[in-house]
Amino acid sequence: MGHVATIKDVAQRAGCGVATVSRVLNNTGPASAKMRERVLAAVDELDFQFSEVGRSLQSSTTRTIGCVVPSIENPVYADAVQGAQEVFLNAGYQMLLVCTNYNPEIETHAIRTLIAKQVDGILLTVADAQNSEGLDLIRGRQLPHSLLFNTAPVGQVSWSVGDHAAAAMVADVFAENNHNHTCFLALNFLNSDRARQRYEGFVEQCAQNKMAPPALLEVDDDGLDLTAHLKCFLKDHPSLTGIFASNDFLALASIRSARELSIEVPRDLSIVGFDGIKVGQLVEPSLATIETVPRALGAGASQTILSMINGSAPPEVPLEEKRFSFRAGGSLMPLAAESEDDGKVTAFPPSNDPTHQKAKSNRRDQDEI
Amino acid sequence: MGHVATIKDVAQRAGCGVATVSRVLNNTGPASAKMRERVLAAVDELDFQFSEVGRSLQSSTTRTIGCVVPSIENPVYADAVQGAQEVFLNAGYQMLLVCTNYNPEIETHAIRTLIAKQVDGILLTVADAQNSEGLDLIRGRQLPHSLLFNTAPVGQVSWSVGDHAAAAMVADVFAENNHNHTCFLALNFLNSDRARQRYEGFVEQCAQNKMAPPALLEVDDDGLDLTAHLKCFLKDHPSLTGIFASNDFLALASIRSARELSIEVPRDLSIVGFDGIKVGQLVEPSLATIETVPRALGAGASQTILSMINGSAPPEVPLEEKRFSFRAGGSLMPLAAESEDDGKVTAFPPSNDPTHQKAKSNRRDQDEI
DNA sequence: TTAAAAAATGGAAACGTTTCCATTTGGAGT
DNA sequence: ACTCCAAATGGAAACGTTTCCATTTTTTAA
Repeated sequence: MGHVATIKDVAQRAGCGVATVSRVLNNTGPASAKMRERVLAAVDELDFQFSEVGRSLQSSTTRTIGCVVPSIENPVYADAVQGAQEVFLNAGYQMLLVCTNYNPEIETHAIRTLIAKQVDGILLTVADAQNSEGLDLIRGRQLPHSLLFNTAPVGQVSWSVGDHAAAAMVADVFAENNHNHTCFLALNFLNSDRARQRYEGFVEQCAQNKMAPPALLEVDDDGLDLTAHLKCFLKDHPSLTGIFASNDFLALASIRSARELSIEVPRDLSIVGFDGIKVGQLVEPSLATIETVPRALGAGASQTILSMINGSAPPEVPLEEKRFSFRAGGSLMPLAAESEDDGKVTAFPPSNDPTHQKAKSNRRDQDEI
Repeated sequence: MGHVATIKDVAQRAGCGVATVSRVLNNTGPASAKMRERVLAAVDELDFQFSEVGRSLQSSTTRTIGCVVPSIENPVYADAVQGAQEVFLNAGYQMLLVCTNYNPEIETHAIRTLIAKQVDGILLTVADAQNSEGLDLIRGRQLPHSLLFNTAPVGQVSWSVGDHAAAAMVADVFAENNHNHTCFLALNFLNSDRARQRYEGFVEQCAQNKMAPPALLEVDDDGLDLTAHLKCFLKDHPSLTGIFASNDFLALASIRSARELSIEVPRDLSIVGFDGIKVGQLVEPSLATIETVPRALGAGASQTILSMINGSAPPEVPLEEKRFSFRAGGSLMPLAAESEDDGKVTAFPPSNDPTHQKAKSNRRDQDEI
């Protein structure tokens, strides 16, 4: 039962040498019609299939790519991974997936194992691209690889969102809407260089726009008990009118918490998210957010790797304006320019037909979804 | 540059045979302290790491598991895959992931390749468990495997939600809340035996409860232009008071579309989803739904596979009541028993403190999230 | 018919491990 | 110093492929 047929079994059955079997099955080299037929028959009878392990040993290629991301519970990564997987599959590669849960030790260990398994390339989002043991290992072996979502170290490409610029765009949006007192809401600030980039970009652009320096509200656990945090925070910062959440889930959780505290969004508090997850458009109020293209980034990074493998020209990382855009939504409304920091209403965007809006422009296009 | 050190290089450098290197590095068999040191030094100098390909060939085990699911854009699958991946990683296995996009050809081809790569086991959600070429291949090779989310064929285990019973529970919930005229809203009905199971369970239990036979609203594309569909459908079925959506995204999209049509949820229309995705609790009205435990299912199925590999006792699939439960939410409200099918209000559940409610019971427990 | 050329075929090495088994080494006991 | 035994070590086979090269068979041309 346990025995699966090898090329030797096929050769024996067909009454020929293994070399012939290999040639016939791979269509490499000549073979008589008669022999061809016998081999094919033997294959059929024995239900033979090549062992990729044997092949890999001989060819030193595995047609396997490693993919290391923090988590696929986050739809941003899930979409990127799926995009990558599709590109790889179309090119005849399968993908080993490892989720690190933002744990650098798991990250390093996983990369080590991937190298040992002789993957042909690695697609990865590391905790800290400036200082990653795993990344060093990969570089040491000169293994084809591409970063994804990380801020690229010098001389490296990375298919990233452009967190710094995107966050700056949020600062601009707040400025245009007369929000001066804002805060940055983050989860897992320490484990993610993405969140830090966003924070920096936001802070810098707020300064540029002569807004008040944004406060930092950092929550630790993934539970959704934001309400207590928010209550406390709002007491300490009574002038706050806008929250920039470092991802859409946090933004939605904020809206919910605000509702529990009888704070009306956007009338009393405007909220902007990050990522542009699908549900953001389904909820009421719809979520103003930075829309990103995780799937395209995953696919692009994969193509970069494939091109490294087969020596073709690598695709260019698209310009930032192709990688993110501001998506207007009902969770953000302008504050009256003259009123300093109260919640007086100037215009009330009908929040059930969400609109797209370019930053630095107040034009609103109807955009049915 | 290109050359990576093999065990032979290490042996040469350490001035010993390859067998000795193997023994030292694997801690199998004796070795003198002196030799040990020399080998370790050589390993260090050459930056040696075993090739898993060579190892696999010799040991006929790859410490790799295949995982085949329709898509990880769906958070249900994403969570399950992540749960599985964690279990495998802890056991020293890595996971080859393939997303089939509900395409049986990709499914079959992927499974064939996984078998060729000699994975030690396969975790999979197939399009149709009764008739799957890939599944047959796996069975033919007697490869350790487990189904996930599929309805189990006879004599097979599957870590599934219990779609039939869960859908029946929704019918009960509608019945308890005096909704007689309901419909089942599905996407991709043809490609998923899960959706069909849910439909059947719902229809049967509606009959059991002497409710009107539920209408079927099937939408084709993934775009969220449910509004037109819904408008049309409601015109055809004016007595409709409840929608059972076959997943939470559809449910949320329905709520949005209803809002656009100036139909108030839940006053004019009650909506129940399926899956229990996280955001369902963040939105207003919160989503009444079947809560499932995809992560636990993925982990359980993985353990089943691991136990097949190492011959230990496999975990039992939990009872259905552990695999799903009804989660009450603001999108569902009771209809007055006496009124036939108008939207008269009897009780208005405060929808911003969502409550859990067991089916067949009206007890509501406070349950802060 | 024969020689030469072309086509078909098989043996064996190589890929990087582990492991069996035989051999060598070292040390203890006499 | 010698024997004996255990410990240490290395050679070689095996795992399943591909591919080089030599050999055999067939075809073609003279």
